[in-house]
Amino acid sequence: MPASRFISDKFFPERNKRERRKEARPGELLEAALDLFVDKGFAATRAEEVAARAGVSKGTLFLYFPSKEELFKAVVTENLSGRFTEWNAEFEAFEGSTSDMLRYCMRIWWERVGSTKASGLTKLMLSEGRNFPELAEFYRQEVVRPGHALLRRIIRRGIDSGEFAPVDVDHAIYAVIAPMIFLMLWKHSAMICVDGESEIDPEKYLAIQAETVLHGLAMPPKAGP
Amino acid sequence: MPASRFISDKFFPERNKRERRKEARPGELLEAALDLFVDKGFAATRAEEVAARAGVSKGTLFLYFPSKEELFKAVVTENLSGRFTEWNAEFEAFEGSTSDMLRYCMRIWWERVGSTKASGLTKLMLSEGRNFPELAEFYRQEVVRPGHALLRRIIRRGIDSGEFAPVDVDHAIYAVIAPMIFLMLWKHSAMICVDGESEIDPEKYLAIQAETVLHGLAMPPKAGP
Amino acid sequence: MPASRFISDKFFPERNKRERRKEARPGELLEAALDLFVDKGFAATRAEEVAARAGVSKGTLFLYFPSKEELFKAVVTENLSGRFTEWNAEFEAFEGSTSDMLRYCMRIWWERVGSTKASGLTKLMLSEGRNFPELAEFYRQEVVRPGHALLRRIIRRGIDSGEFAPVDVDHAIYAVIAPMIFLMLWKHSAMICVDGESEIDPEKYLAIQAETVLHGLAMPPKAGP
Amino acid sequence: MPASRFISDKFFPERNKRERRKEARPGELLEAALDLFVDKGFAATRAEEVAARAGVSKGTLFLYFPSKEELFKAVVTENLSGRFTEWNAEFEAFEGSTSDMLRYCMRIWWERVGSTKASGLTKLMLSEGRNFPELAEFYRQEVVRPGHALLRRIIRRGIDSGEFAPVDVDHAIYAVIAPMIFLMLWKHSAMICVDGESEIDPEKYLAIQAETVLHGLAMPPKAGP
DNA sequence: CATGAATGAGACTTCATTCAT
DNA sequence: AATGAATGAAGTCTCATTCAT
Repeated sequence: MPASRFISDKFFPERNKRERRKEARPGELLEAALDLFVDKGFAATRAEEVAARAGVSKGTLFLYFPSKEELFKAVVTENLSGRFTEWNAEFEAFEGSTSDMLRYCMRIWWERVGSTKASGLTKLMLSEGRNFPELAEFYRQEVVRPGHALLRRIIRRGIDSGEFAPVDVDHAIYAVIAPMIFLMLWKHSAMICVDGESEIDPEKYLAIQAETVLHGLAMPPKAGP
Repeated sequence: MPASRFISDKFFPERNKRERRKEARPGELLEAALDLFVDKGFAATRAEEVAARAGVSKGTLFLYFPSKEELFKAVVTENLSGRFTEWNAEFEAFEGSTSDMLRYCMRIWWERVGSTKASGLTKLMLSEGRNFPELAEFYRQEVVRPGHALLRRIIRRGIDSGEFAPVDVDHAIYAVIAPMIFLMLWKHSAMICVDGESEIDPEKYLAIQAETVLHGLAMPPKAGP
Repeated sequence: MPASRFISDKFFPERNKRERRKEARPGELLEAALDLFVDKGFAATRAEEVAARAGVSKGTLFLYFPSKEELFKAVVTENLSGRFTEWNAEFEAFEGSTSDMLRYCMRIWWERVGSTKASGLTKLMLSEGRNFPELAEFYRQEVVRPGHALLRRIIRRGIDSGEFAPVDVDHAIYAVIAPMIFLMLWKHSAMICVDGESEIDPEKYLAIQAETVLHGLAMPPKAGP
Repeated sequence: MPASRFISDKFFPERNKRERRKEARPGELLEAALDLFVDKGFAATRAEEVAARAGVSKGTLFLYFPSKEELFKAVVTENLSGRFTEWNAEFEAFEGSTSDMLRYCMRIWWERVGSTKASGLTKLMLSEGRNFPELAEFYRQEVVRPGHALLRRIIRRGIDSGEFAPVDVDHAIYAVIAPMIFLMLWKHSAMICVDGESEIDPEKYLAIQAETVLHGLAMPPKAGP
């Protein structure tokens, strides 16, 4: 990069606006799309609105993403599926009891997904999956399946180490997932809350649920869900 | 039923059939609407399809319900809000411990709502509520508020009787609701389930969750939601 | 049909307008579509324009024909493919020399197709076929193939009866078709004509071409177009 | 070519390559445009595709040709109208009978135009002319008019020399043109051909048609077009 | 000169709702 | 009361053309 670049940057700070924008566009569009998809759902989000929020015209959106469906897939990849490699590695490297691992898992999930806009994507797929089979299939492959696989490995680790009872692994997965899904809905649906009812403290809620699940998974007596 | 009805039955059986159908119309439409709303969501359900399933023409639907939104409200009233008077009475008359009352409450909810198509309406509102504010408000007033009120009275009964610890009532409500909501989603979303994973047994799942909640509400030590 | 119908027809002649229109609609739309397709081509004809010319709105067109392509197919069926059964029967029943049959065939083709708007459909497919493969395939199946089959049978009849030389039948078909295609283009393309050049007399032109072809098909000396 | 060119060739070979490409640009674009126009038609050919095939960017295309229409005109000039001066000269210098001249004319047309991509332009104008009146007018002026003029002079030469009967010259022109147009359509439309029908031999077809036309033009009895 | 990001008019199609019959 | 033909706003996507870099 020549020095002249910096010079012109100084005197004509707008000079590379277009150039910079070009690289930033997909990201800006993905963020706008995430916001709107989460807010209004897939079908109810108009392509033009996404473009407008990203500060571009209708046409520009289709310059980067060939269709609304592909835009959605890109949003999912960007915000959810792209992270599984990182998480898998993290849990591969985890040292400590599987109970701690599960507690950590649920806490970290809330931190990195549940509490963010990304969790709205899951709510969206729960709602509209049936109307957009291709998106549903994509989401299942890219998010649900890896997620379940990760949890399954954790549960199995606990069983193999003798820490957990030899429960039905799939049932255990649902027991872990259920409170997470509830939290997402609670976060993304004004529906559940009424009037001036007091708020949920998600971290605390999850912590309690974690203990409940672990109680059900505990070795000695009888096994849970 | 007036005597004239029987007379017409005898002498004008043809005329009467029509009459009966006429009176049955709204009910048939409501049932068709419930099916389709639950299956495809509110926005994605086409008015014509509802009419077709009820065996009438598009125009007839709008003869009985002035708009798709009013149709939806009628479906909600018919299937959910209309039942609260009955439930309130039932719990008013309940004799026994509040723990049993809560267990009974969750079990009976599954029997009468959770396991039926009606539960799809809740899922629907969770998903599409934001796009149809008027429907959301209606649902909140007609279903969420009475439901929360009922639960609140149960929890308070337990606290007042010294059976439950003096917990935050609203938090306790969420603890009860959460597994119900999860079950509804599990029932109405292919999304959550993957491949050949084993099924959940809803009754068992609810029973376990009930015990967990009751454990959290128990008197002695200290309680969390 | 009750007498009251006629009475109301007298006093309220507009009464059955809607009813009558309902039955006439498809036909009116097909005619409007034929006009516009022939005039502007398939791609350049806007659905709304077809509707407007038929005196209805955009939506109404799609009430009768699910897509622009299906509309086009219906136009082809109505104006071309539907007629082959009639023509086949006519030639089955033809008595006389095959030479006369061929002369008659070309003359009748001009009368019933070539000189009508329907011939514009052929011109259209020649132009746009490549851009709309499904339409092209449909047209080939429904028009080109039956047309060639009919001609092939005529030529073969002549050969079998010893009236024609045993020429290559397919070549002969092209020799018959060529002037017809030229006439269609001449009719539908302002392109070919220039300034004040005198007009072609299609009937005469075809008659001469028919003799030329028959000369080429004649038995004795050497054969083939 | 100025001497400076050679100097730059030696000392700035890099710079020169660019220069050469620069000069070649329009030609490359015209060739790409010819290919695509002939293949897909005028309306269906996208400007970006032309640019891509020529190895330049969309912007560059509009640098050389102010619009798609102007590009098309340039293609026509390059491939058709530009050649008439050469042809006129050739026929001016022709020595021999007018019959031979006409035979030669049709043969040479096939060699130099009919069998090349350029003939696709005629088919294109026949098809899309009506949708692009300015192009149609241009084509008429630049191609049709000179072409007809050339043929008219040939026919007239034959009549003046007593070789041909005093037929209607314009009719005679159509008789000559018709088989040429048919051949172009046959070459550029999959439409006309069906299944495995045997091919046409264009040279032979034209030769036969030439004799037919000449027969019609012959002096003695009475003539038709 | 060359690029390619950006635009926006315009095309097809859907569907809640109206209304003449 | 019942019908179903008709409407038209709205949504997705395309592509010739422009212009900052």
